[in-house]
Amino acid sequence: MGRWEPNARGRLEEAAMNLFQERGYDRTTVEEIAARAGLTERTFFRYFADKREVLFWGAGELRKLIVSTIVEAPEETSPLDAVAAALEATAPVFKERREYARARQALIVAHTDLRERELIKLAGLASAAADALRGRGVTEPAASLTAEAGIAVFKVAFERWVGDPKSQDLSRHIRTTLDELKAVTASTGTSTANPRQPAKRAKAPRR
Amino acid sequence: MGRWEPNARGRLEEAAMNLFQERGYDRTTVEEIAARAGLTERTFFRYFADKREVLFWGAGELRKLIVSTIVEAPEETSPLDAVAAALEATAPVFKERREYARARQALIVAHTDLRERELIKLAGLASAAADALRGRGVTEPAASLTAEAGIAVFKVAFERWVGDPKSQDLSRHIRTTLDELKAVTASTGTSTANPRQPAKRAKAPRR
DNA sequence: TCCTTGATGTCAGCTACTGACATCACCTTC
DNA sequence: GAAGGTGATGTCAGTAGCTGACATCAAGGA
Repeated sequence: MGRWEPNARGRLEEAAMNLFQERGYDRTTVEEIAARAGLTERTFFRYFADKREVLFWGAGELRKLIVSTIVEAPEETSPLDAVAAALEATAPVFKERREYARARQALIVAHTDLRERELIKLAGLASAAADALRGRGVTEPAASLTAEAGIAVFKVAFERWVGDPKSQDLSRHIRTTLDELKAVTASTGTSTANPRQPAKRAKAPRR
Repeated sequence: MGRWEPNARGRLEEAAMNLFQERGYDRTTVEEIAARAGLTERTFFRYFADKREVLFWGAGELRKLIVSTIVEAPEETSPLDAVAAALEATAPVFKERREYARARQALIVAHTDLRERELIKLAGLASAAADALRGRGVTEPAASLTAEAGIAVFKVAFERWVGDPKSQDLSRHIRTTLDELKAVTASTGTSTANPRQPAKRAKAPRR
């Protein structure tokens, strides 16, 4: 556990996850995390901007993946389909670490602090996706709206994937959730006109 | 400035806003806010759970308004229309305090901390709206999706309202943004099938 | 007048986070 | 292979957000 052991970041990340699960997120101090990784508190903060960030480090990679998928989508692909493809492209990342993702999600839903951080990361993904769409010539506000709608789909789909005992693929959840969104937004007339029809209840695919 | 002046909460809120604008959010300490309101730091934390919360206190009222609007919507109203109506119902709240809303928004966009808090408040509104929809018999995942989509619309519409030099009504922005969302989600086939048509670019209403 | 109650103050303390500076392992260069 | 440079780490002191425990004070009722 000498001063120059390799992979300090990884050690910190692992120590943090272990401690969070053993004693809970807020009963774990940064000093303890660092100690378990054989480092000092000060060094922890050189790798992670704050205590929460140790759980959200991966977002940068997701962002790149999403942006590149949108950028490289065939020109004829509609904005919403491009975003959907980008979200689906992230599925393998989670599939490989399903148990980690599940444990992490359990921590997040239990702690408001962490939920805040997750939401701003998702918002960051939405904004990156909107940028990429604008790069394809999509104008505002369609770009932002499409990106935000995509993220809304992702949120719901991800929750269902995490809780899905059958472990269906995340991209399947994304596709069905997107279809649900389309159904929900298509079920009435223009909002500026009076709705002409009684609510058509969306058929929920079994949960 | 005696110990028992009335409206401690209001004084704290006002002192905070003033100081944030004078010297910036993070160069203002809670102690300073309390001092300007003629109180102590400890008392500040009895009214607000944390420093950020002083800017988000109103969310509880918004939540009630949104929920009651959804609950009281005519039975035939579609879920999305009910949510849209609920969002529009909040417009007067902001209209009365347009300048305050603008100043507050400027602070929020400039500080990541505050953006995080705003996002979790919006997520809270979405979840309350989803509850209300379920109370109307809407099943999952349609309820969550409709609520999330509504919040996405609100985010975009609110940004545009804040930046709109013509000061059009917020509810107008909400309606047009909702129409944009419908256009965006309607422009392609089902995501489970291959998109049959080249992207139909959404017509962006002049910005 | 006394007593209860609720709002406020005081104080001590923890923890997240930061700036400044020292130290150490390793690598290059002569 | 000694000297010096470089980047990662440690040390230390300090600030600010936030909390628990307890004291104090104003107001209203018995």
